[in-house]
Amino acid sequence: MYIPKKEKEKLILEAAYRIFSQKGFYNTKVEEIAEAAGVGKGTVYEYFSSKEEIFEKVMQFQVNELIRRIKKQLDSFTESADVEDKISKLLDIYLGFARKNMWLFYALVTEVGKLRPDLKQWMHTARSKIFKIIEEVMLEGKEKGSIRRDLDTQIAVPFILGGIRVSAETFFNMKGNIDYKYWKKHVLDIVLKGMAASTGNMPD
Amino acid sequence: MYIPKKEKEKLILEAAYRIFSQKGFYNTKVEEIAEAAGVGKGTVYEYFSSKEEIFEKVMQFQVNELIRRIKKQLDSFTESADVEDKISKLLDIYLGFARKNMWLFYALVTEVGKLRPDLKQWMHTARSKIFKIIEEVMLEGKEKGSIRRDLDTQIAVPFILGGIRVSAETFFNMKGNIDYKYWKKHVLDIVLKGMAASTGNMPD
Amino acid sequence: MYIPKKEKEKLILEAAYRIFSQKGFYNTKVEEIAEAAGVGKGTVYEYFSSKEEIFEKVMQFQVNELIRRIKKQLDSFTESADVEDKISKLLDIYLGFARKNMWLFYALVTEVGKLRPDLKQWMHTARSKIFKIIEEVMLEGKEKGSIRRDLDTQIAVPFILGGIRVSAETFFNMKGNIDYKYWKKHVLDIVLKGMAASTGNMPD
Amino acid sequence: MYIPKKEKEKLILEAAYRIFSQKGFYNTKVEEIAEAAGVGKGTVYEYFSSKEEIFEKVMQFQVNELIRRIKKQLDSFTESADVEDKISKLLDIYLGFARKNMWLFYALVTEVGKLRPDLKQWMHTARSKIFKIIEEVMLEGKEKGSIRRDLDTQIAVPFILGGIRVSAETFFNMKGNIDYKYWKKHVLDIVLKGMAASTGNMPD
DNA sequence: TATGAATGAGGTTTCATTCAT
DNA sequence: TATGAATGAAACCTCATTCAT
Repeated sequence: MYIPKKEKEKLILEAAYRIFSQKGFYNTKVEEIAEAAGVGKGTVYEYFSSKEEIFEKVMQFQVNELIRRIKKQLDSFTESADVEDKISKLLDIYLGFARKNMWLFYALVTEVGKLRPDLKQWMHTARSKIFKIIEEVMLEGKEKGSIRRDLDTQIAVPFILGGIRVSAETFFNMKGNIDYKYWKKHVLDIVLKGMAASTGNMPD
Repeated sequence: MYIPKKEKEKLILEAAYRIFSQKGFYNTKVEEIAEAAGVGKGTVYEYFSSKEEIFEKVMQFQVNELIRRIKKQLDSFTESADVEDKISKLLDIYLGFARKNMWLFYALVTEVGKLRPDLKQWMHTARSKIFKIIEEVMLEGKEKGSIRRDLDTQIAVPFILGGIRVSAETFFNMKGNIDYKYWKKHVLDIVLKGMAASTGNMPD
Repeated sequence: MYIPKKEKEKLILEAAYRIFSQKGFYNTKVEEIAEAAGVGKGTVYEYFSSKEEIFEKVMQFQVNELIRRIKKQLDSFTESADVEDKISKLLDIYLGFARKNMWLFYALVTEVGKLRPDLKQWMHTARSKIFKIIEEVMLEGKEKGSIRRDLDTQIAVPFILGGIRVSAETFFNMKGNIDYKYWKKHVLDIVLKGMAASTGNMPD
Repeated sequence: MYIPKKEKEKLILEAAYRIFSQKGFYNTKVEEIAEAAGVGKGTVYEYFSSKEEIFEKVMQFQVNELIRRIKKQLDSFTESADVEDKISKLLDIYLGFARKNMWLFYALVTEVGKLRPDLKQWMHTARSKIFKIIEEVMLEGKEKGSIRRDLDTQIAVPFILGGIRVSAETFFNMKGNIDYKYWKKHVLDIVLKGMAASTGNMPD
């Protein structure tokens, strides 16, 4: 059975992704990746020069995929679409990503010291890109009047993304069978309305 | 110079904490811990049976410390203290913890599969404990009327804690020199009032 | 472009020779040889059964070439040619060979344990052949009276060849820009007259 | 059985020396060295950071040993000692070294490209040192009138050392049972008197 | 009790050789 | 015949843990 070159690289990356997700970087052996990809150990090294490189490529692929999905989603909205709707959709996408890639976020934290400097730079850029896209939506909301004028979006964006990530992690990992719609409705409520009762925050 | 047994154990744990924080679990060598603690490599094994055990003890100590601090802080409030004030103080404490213990969160994710089951249980319990304490404050807020009645605190607590952690990480790591007061004011605003303009949310 | 079989084999051998010369046996990868020869890695194995076989063939070719050149040179002399002249020319040839094939001498030493026994035998024979040819010249010198009668040619031949090899290596590697004529004149002086002053060595 | 630290390092170096001598650098496995030294594989790495470092240390030790022996020998001569006698003794020492360290000479040739630059420098210096010492003897001979005035010692020294090395290698390896005294007498004859018959070389 | 030298299982990586196309 | 992708044995090296002192 012949498998084209590009195809096999993808096969290995997908296998690596699965195992990294389950076990993290250090507990994943290259041999396991090979096995899961259905190739020999040596073959892995035909496509990647080291375990670290596999890790980097997997990471880059996932992050690019996230950006692609977010952009695609935003493109599908009409000009007049509701900002809250947009945010709601973005949360869906981000959540899906975050739940699958918990390991990646944390790997970045602990690995960051050993990563090649250009990868560090790449990550920084990617992160900024994502934040920027979401910030854009919020700024649009500010203009349209649905988002508070005095909101510092540079604080708000990571706050919300982080909140979603952790809340979801807790909620779904711990209870497992919770109602997603219920969870999202409440999260959106917090995000938009906050926790306080009748804050009566008026436009400045 | 004689050093009592308990003292030396603490010395090792503190050293381990410092190194784990900087390098993560896998990039920390037992020898480094010993060195940083000023004891011999063999001595470490007089006090702990394995590197994993050191990790567990460090983790437990940190988490217990967090709980202790939170409780202490709450105890210091008078009966009539403002809920927003309480939350504000809790955020301070949690933030301090989160910024120092990023690696711990990660380790939990990747290590969790290899950890002794009772430790997993312990972690779960500790987490619940922290959430419960903070939930308590929110429930108090609900009763006093400063927190929305329809807030699902089980969703809100991890959301907020996660938001704080990530927002802070982004903000301080990336900009470094940002004004903490400014950051906290805005975070509290988001937490309490949400992002939406004039939500005018009325008590049910 | 069609390349006849024999031609391609030669292409590979020449490439192998170049790379072996530069990097030695162990630091040369079969892939490099293939690349340098302009053929595919698999193709190399169509012509040779192993890396060792390539090595053997290269070695045999070089040694045969050396013998061929020496013989050709000697054949070009007239009957009455001066022995010292002959020796001088042989030194030129041997030096050229030695400087290019340092690696080969080494490989022989370290590889000898792993070489096929018949190759070992072959090497022994080839070596003897070279020695014999040069010995012949010396014996001719003895008869003609220009070489000492009591010279043990079996000792002298390797001595001189070794001396040339190492002296040249030192001289040219280290100083690089030395005058070849000067060097040879002095070497010939040592070879013929020795180091001693006015030894006045008389025929026994 | 306790073995002091320095002792064990020596044990490993000696074992490494034996195996390198027999098999060369590349065919020697670290595990073999460990085994031959009677220690565990990991122990080797307690004393040396890599196989290359072992090689370097072995080489340095041998070369230093050679220098030490030569110096010691020369120191033992009286002021009025015969130059020919000195040379004769030096040949003994050098020969003993060369026969045992064939692999080392050649390893230097092929390895030289991969060696750490400071080692290369070290080798260069060591080589010069040895040459210088022997040159010294020859210069002394020139002054005393027993060595030709027009001898270029910079050419002669490597020539003679190389000649000895290779001649001995051939002679003893191939015939094995040859008479050492006989061999040396003839070598000295070549070195001092040259091959030519009654050259009658007069001082210029 | 305290130590650090010794250990070897276990991991990563290389590369000669095979084999399907 | 020619190729180069695939392979896995074999080598190097690390480091948690043991153990003799």
